[in-house]
Amino acid sequence: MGGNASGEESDNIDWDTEDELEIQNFPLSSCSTLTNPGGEAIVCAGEASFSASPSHSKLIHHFVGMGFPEKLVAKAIEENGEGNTESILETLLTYSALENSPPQQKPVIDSDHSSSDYYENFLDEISDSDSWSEDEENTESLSDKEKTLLSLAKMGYTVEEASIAMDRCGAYLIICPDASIDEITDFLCAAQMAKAADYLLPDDEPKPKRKFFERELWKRKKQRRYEKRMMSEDSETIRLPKPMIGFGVPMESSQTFHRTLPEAAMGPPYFYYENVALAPKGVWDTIKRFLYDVEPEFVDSKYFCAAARKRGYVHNLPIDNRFPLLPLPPLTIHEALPLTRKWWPSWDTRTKLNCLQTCIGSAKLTDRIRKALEDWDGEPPLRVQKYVLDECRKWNLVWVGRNKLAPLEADEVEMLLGFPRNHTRGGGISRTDRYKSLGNSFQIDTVAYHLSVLKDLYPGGINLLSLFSGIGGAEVSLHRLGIPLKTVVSVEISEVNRNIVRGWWEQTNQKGNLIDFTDVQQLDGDRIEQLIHSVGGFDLVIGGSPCNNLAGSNRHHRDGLEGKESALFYDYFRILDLVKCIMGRQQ
DNA sequence: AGAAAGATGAACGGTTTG
DNA sequence: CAAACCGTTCATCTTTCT
Repeated sequence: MGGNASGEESDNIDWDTEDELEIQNFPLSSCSTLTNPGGEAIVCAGEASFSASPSHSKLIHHFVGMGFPEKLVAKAIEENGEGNTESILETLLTYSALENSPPQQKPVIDSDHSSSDYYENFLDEISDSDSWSEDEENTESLSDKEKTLLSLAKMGYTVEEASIAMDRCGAYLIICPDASIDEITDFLCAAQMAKAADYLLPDDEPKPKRKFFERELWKRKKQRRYEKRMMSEDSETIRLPKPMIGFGVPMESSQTFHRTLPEAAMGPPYFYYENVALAPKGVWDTIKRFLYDVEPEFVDSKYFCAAARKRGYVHNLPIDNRFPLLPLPPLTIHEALPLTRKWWPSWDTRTKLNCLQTCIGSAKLTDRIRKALEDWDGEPPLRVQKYVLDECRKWNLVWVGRNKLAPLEADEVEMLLGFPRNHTRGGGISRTDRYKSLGNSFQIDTVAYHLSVLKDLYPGGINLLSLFSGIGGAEVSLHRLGIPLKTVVSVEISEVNRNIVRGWWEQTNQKGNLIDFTDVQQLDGDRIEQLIHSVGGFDLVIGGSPCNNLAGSNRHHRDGLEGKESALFYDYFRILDLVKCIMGRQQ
């Protein structure tokens, strides 16, 4: 905000006014319709907590979130009416200019997020370099620089990266503390690229580096202008295809698909991102926008195995000449679990299981159902059938005896997802953790089908950067495809999951090198650069970031992409973008 | 034995889509 | 309106540590 008054800075970098406005308007336009929470979320991370408010107060919160005092916002809305957000913004900007003070940014982290790891880590880190009281209410007194750092840290940039870029950004960020997180991320990437260029260029030539840096920044701004234009022309949100077969599945449809990738999306490296298809509105639009405007491929794994799994995949892989893993897994419940056939009543017409989740049905529930069924000798009345079937679908119950239902065993889940038997067994993992790890994983046959095109491209094997690896779905998929794994850099926060992958790595006699990290925050620019240099570049950057705050089963914190866990998507983007930037310069 | 940490069981709606 | 959904929280039981 207040960018119009910052002419003094234009001697360094040509911030043209058009871009200033478009960046301000971008989240605004999506917010004014109140249909795209993803857009506004980039600017104010705490927005989700206001989602229940009526539209008027939501509008107020939106502008307060942008940094304007609440009184001024109320006044501006009164003057302009609720409908015209653009003129409200203009009025607010006029107020700010008159007062000759930059708007106060709302603290990015609200009380709901005060316990998040980011928050605590970040506060730890800035307290090293600056005076900091432990009183949380003092967030209000953070300097603009600290607030911007906080925003960037929330997005997954390390404090070091953000701080370096901000130092280079200089006064611009002080004048515009909150208006343009987008712009700052552009700046960060340009800075990272310039840093990568530093790496290649001799040190005694400072001028070309600066030119390079400015050119990168300009390219980024141009891309965003393009994105803006596309959004305003075609503002309809992403729809899920029906049938959900993406760019094709093995058996179904002999139809051939074609697509042309945006320039910015093309590899190397290839990338592959996964998350739940049924996310809150706007989430996939945001993901698509960050991942170089690549159209997500929505696929239901029920076309690959006996269980449904509706997922979206954003990737820049070729889509011709895919092939499935062999042998083809059982496609129906009866084939997958033959022992249930004997007890399966004719009125239970399910042929596919629903999505395999992290929790299983309780014994109390199956017992209640059994008692309800025992009242009837032959077929129960429709009412009872409906009750039983609803519970069966909700909890993925299968018939294991007369009137007797049970949740799937962990090894059955393993099989359905395409993992080797006992993949998650042993190593001291508890039964509940096993279900949890499996429920959070890829479906191997589905992912392998998409990755199969890599086999011809990399006969000698690939270097893999695997983020949020979990129990190693990506690694197992590639291995089962017969694609050798040269070096795998894997990031996974759960110790039991890391142990599972390490165990599998040894069991399968991998020839390559497995390097694991605990936290994506460890992968900052320097570390990535060092890894790329020592490994010789990554061929594939793969990852499914946490879905906790996106998934429909979450009754408490379905906060969208800004939720505590799901915000790690921004780390996927950050790291992918770093890899692209660094590798792009080495070619 | 008692505390502390870990594992299990059970109950808990709402959003989105067609 | 139906149908589906990579989940969280709390109480209680179990195991491990001191």
